[in-house]
Amino acid sequence: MNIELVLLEDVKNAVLKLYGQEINDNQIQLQNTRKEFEGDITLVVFPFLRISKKSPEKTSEDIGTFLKDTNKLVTEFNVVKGFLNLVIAQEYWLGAIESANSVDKFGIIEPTENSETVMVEYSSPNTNKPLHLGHIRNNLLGYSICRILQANGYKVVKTNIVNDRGIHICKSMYAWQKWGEGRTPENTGIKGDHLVGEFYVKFDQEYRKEIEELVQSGMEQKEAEQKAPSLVAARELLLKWEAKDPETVKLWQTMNSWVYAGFDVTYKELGVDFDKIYYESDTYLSGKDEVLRGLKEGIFYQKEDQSVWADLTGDKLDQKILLRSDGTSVYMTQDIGTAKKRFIDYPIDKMVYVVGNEQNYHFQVLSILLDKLGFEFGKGLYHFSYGMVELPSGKMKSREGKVVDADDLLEEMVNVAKKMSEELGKLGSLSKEEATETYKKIALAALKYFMLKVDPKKNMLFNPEESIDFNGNTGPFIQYTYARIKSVIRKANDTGITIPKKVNSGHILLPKEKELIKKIKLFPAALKESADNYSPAILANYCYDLVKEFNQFYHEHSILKAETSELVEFRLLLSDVVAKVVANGMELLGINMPERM
RNA sequence: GCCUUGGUAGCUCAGUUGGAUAGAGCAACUGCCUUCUAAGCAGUAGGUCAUGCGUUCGAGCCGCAUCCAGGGUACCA
Repeated sequence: MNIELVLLEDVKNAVLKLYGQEINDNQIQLQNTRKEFEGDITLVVFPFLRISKKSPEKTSEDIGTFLKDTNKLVTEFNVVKGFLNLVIAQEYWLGAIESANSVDKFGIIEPTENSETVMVEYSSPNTNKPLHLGHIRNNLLGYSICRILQANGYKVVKTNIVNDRGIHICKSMYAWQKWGEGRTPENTGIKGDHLVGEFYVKFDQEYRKEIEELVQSGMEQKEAEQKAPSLVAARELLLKWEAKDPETVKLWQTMNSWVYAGFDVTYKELGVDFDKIYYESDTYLSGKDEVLRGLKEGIFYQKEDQSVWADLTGDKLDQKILLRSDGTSVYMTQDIGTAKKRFIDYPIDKMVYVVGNEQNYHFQVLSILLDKLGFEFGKGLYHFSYGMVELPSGKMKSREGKVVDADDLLEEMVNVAKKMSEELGKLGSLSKEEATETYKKIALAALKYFMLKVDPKKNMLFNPEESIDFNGNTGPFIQYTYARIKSVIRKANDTGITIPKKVNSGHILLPKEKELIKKIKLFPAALKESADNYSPAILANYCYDLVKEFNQFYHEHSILKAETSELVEFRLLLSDVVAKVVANGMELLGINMPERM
């Protein structure tokens, strides 16, 4: 039973009986009473003044009296201006904590046979460079939104589209052919994705040099950009690849396999995974077919140079290229093919793309194109658009090597976590392996929470000079509180105290205890809101809020040394529920909780 | 130019469908480890919620205008 729902009906009744008018749910505003006032739940009565034709105070008084008379859970009320503060009976709060404790995963809804299927695409790397901080944000957001959707009862298919073909990988391939000198991950010891990335950077350096030279010899900048030998060579490779030239395909396979091996390591470290991986090389031809079908059906048009276009001016957008003049496909072409294949492979009710906001326009166009091509799912695509990770110097650029590398950062975080743990000297009782495991958990929590606590749609700043915090509103702080609760429970068990299933109905709640119960009760709502808004940040900040509240409680009142054994048991129960809720919440963010730290 | 997203404390960020005196953390300063884990707690200081007008009983939140910043804008992905 939820008190808000009951009160909702009661208030409707009250207004009907007192003033003879029916009102809608959305006119009723119930909120938690602010701490400085007495009461638990507050009804805002301003919206009823028009109906009551009385002063705010008088209206509040009327409704308050009515509620107190009809609902035995409403024990007292007081009025401050147009705010009606209701005091809810103790037994209600005691029941709430008991029921939160009685279920295994409080607030989490397991998917069933009939649940809707959501496919979430995230990560979507290019195979020409290693992952950087921007990709980390994508992966963490993608993974956790999958978990959050699942916890809200959706069937989720985690998917990844690997952009394994295209001009970008041809650039790395060309650079390797030209300057690679037969270097491989094996003979250099360099992680595969990093090695390939080096050639991508090399390409860009040489390409820029060539442009400069051409411009100095009198060519226009634009023309030079198109005619620089390196780019021409990369284009040729792309044509050869699309023509299935054996040598080119072989090189492509080899270099991609290096990258995949590297990505696997990074994904594993990050703790993300996928149910189904799509490769653009498998889907782009189908996309091309769709575009050609569209051309034949007159949905698209062809220019004299043979390039194929969509005219979207009717949708208040622009002209969009779908096939280059040399017949090769572009990003959009591939996405059409991939989308089609996915809807054949799975019974998808909702398709979510986790992709940066720089591609907002792309997804707007994709949606319209699919719709024009007659795919009914086109209009329903959802672009989960998130902001950039910026450095103090501005945007990250892989080509210029101006990035925070994912692997480097992870390693650095583990080192810092290790150093801090050793300084604090708390992991002495653990074996070396267990301690290392714990450093990793802490480091990952710091990184993940740092990325996820920020509203996804906003750009965020990362300053490499200042390493990510382990104190304050951070993952490790939340882990720490959890570990402390676990420690208390261990101590209790050692002395033979166990956590009860039921609470003593005569227990009188302290203000802090009640505050904790109220916060715990908010978990299901936070979880739902997190899913509805595609924002792990809501869940992250909820976890912090709850843990912060617990810490205050912990410092004001002892648990094991409480006055009576009943009180000890009650507080143990309360602490245990906090730990469980926080662990469940953090798990949905992909953050694991250590038993000790 | 057009489209789009943002602007909250020195810094990084929260801020429930519009609701009571706008909140955390970091940095600074002050206390608290003989007491269940001090990665903590309590406190001090720090705000024209970019600016102006409007809607409303009530605006950080809604509308309009302006300023600033990011992103996109026909053969990169």
